[in-house]
Order: sequence, then C-alpha cells, then structure tokens
Amino acid sequence: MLEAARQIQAPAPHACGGEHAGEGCIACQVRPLSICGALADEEMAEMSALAHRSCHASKTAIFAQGDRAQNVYNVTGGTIRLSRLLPDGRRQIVGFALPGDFLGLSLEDSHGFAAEAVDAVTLCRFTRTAFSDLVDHKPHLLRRLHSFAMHELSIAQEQMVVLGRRNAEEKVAAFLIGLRDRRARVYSHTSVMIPLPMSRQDIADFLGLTIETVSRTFTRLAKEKSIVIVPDGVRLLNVERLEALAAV
Amino acid sequence: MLEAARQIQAPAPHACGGEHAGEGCIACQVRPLSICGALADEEMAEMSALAHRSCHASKTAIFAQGDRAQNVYNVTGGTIRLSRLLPDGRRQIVGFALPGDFLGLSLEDSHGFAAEAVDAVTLCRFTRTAFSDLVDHKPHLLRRLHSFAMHELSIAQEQMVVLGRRNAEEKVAAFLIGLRDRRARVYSHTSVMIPLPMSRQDIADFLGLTIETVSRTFTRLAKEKSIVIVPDGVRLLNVERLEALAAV
DNA sequence: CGCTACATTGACCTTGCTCAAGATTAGTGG
DNA sequence: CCACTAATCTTGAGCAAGGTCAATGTAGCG
Repeated sequence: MLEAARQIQAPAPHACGGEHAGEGCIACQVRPLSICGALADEEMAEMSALAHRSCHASKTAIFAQGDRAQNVYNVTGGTIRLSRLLPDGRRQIVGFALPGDFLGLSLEDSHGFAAEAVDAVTLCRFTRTAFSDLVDHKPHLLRRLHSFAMHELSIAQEQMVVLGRRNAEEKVAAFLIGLRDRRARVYSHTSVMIPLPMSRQDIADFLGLTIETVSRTFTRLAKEKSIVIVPDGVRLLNVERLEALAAV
Repeated sequence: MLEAARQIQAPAPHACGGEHAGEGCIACQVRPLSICGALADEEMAEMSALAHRSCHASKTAIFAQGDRAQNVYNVTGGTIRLSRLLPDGRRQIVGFALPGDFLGLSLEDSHGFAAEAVDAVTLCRFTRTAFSDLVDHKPHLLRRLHSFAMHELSIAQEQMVVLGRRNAEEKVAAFLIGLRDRRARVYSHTSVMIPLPMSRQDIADFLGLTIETVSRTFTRLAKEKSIVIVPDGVRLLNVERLEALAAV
C-alpha cells in the first residue's frame, strides 16, 4: 500500500483492457511515477528509464500469494486488493492499494499476499534487480522507502485495532473514514463522495465480517442518515457521527 | 518487534529493578546489541559507543502512546507489549517485542503505540539523532533495518488474518505456535515449553478476545491433551494438532 | 494469615453468522 | 432496445460463538 506523502494529480480514467495487461503499455497516457513528488528531477528521469508501464483490467491478478517476487510496482491508477487466503478458503484482505502505493518492496523472495485489480489499474513496474541496484546508489531513495514501509506498518497496526476491538458499525465507519482520508492524501482534496470500486464481499473480507453484516450495516447507516448509498459508492452525510464511530 | 534474523545467545536473567530504570544501567551485564549478528565488528563498536543500556522492571512503561519519539531501542532481554488504546479504554496489543526486536524505528515524531515491560526488560537505547546520523553513513545498516521493517509488516498482516478470520481456538493455537517459532529464531533452538510472561488479559487483547474466552480455550486445549498448563507458561503436547489449527 | 491480583468456571445474553429467499444490477445476445 | 441470465446485494429468521456478569478458586506477598 505504502502511500506517497505528496501525490500528483489523479491519472485520467482510461480503458486499456487485458489483451496487453502485464506488459509495457504505450497506449496508457498516465503519469509514469506516483512517487515522483519525493524525488529530484534527475532521479525521476533515472527511474522512469527503468520503469515499464502496465495495465490490468478489472478482476485480473497482478500476482498470486506465494509467487516469486520478481518485480516492484508503483500504483499510478486504480484500486488493488491485497489478500491472504487460508487453506479452507477463508480470505482476509490486508489492504487496498491506491495510486502512490508500492507493491513488492518486501525483500522476501515470494509474495506474502495476492494482488488483484479491483477496477482498471495502471502500474509502473521495475524488475527487482534494477530497482535494487538503483536503491543501492540512492540512499535518499532507500530512506524514503523505509519511511513508506513504517507508515504502512502503522496503518496495519491501526487495522489490527479495527479487527480486534471494534464492532460491525465501527468497522464500517472506520473503513469509510479511512478511505476518505487516504483519498484526500492521494488526490489532494477531501470529499464526502466515497467511490467504492470493491464489492461488499471485499469490504467484508477486509473488516473481518460477512457480506450480510456489511450490507445490513450500510443499510442501517443509511436509515439513520449517516450516509447515502449511491451506485459504486457512498456519500457521507453525518461526518461527525462517522468520525465518532471511527475515532482512534 | 522487528526480529533479528540471527540472534546471539540469550542474555542471562538479572534483577535490576526500577530505581534506575530508563537510564544507563552499568550493573546490567547483558550483551549490548542484539542486532550485532548483522554487523561488521567496526560497525558494532561504533554502535556500542552510541548505545545506552537501560533496564525496565516488570509492568513499567517504556514509552506511552503519543509520546514524542526521541529514542530508538533494541531489545536485549525480556518481553515488551506494544498496545494501542481506544478512547473508551478498549485495548489492542499489536505485538510483543522479544530480544532482537527494534522499537521506535518509525520516522514519525510520536509513537503510535505504548510499550510496557511485561517482565524485566533490558534495552539498548540510542538517541534518534545519533541513530539517524549513523544510518546516514551506513547504507548497509539502513537496508538491514528496511528488511526488518518489511518482515515486521508481514507479521502484522498475518496477525490481521488471525484477528479477522480465525475462531478462538485457532487464535490461541496460532498465538502459541507463533510464539514458539519466534522464540526458536531468537534463541536458536525450538522447544515445546512456551513461557508466557504476559497475563491472560494481555493474550486476550492481542487476539481480540476476552480474558474469559482465552481462559476457557486454554482449559479446553488442556482437557483434549493438546497442551499442559504450567505456572507462567504452557507445554505443547500435541504439536501436530496445534499446527493444524494455526495453519496459514 | 489475610489481602490483593489474577485466573477459572458457570449461567445467561447479544452480536454477528448461517441459511435461504428475493431484489437489483450488469452483462449478453437477439 | 429489450429479454434473459448471472452476479451481486439486500433482507429475514434462527442459531451459535463468544461476550457479560457474577461467583469461586488460586497464587504471590507483606
């Protein structure tokens, strides 16, 4: 997930499909590197030279749990779900990656979770060796990556509180407020319209609930006029109330 | 938490109390740096020069949630609980730090969680500025820290699966097996005797359960002869069964 | 010995899960 | 553009895992 502290403007929506997914995609007119805000121009140029842009259609896998980790990715557009599967099929979504986030930074040689495109996703891909070489020559960049990783860890710990100590209503409120805040950082402006490209099942698997409980909770929040449910998202009405439910 | 990949021998138990806790403690005859396995001799010497050894008696705070983060710590002995508190008093323990683990590596300026000594704890303390300067001159060390952080993140994600998708019995089994595996890495040998210096309440707050459910689950596992409950710990009897319950 | 903190056990209750039936939406082909 | 199908979402009824409350047991300590 690893959010960039400062974020460029949102990439324009585009519809490049699966036929060239996973490979360099010259048709995608997106800014190549979300991380750019953190780097000097020359570093940007150096990284761009190493980057392969790629697109993934909705619901396609970017990599599977246990796959050999051969690439590092920087998300430039769309939403990715990161999930771990138990042997019996139970699933836990450990996070949603938004533009600016990194995937595959772990130095372990296989991915600990699966990454799947929730909607149309654009990525910058680096081979691990190229990325590693680059990092070796740019301690500044490594510090930045480490800072991302620690922020990521902090988000993971907050999610532990949500999973371990919050009830269904608080979980859903924390999810919506958390998503609003992350989007605000990514797109540099806050909004009460929260697009939800992920399914109810995805939300349930993120919050440790069932799809039915998520659905009922959305309905209840809508009945009490805390939110309005719209196609592919919600609009926050009573932000105070939601923030109180989500309060850290 | 941040476990060291290779670990020196366990520090000898000692009883330095609270009266000089938090400050340099020349009486503590512990190896100064758990991280040493990862470093060259000269680096070791350089780090040791910057380190202040300190001891914390059982149940004393090392730092509080929200405290200004002024130090980096490396645990050399004992067990530390890392916890987040909700405004209404609910508590989630986000991890237990064992010898070799780092605290305060985050670059944010205040601690996201509280750290409290579960039993007698010995630490190596660095001021943040000194540690930061050191890291600036040792990219090798920074890489190592980043690798620790990513491993930590992986543990946090596994804990999300435990909290979100496992039942009480599986949670307790995962806790015991996880602790056994971490201790095996720290002390370089595996054992079916698992010391549990933390209280039932701590375990409950780590697993997102109540103290009663933890107690009942221990009792049930003991009745079915999967474990034996001993003072301040458990002995694993049916490791196969526990590993199956905890299976990833 | 008695106090305190911690752990265990029991009885009962609530939240969220399971199972099942509809409702809505999205996709597809005529 | 509409009809048909499949997928997703919502809603309801009943249930069970784990929580709550309360009593009892046990260990450490002055």
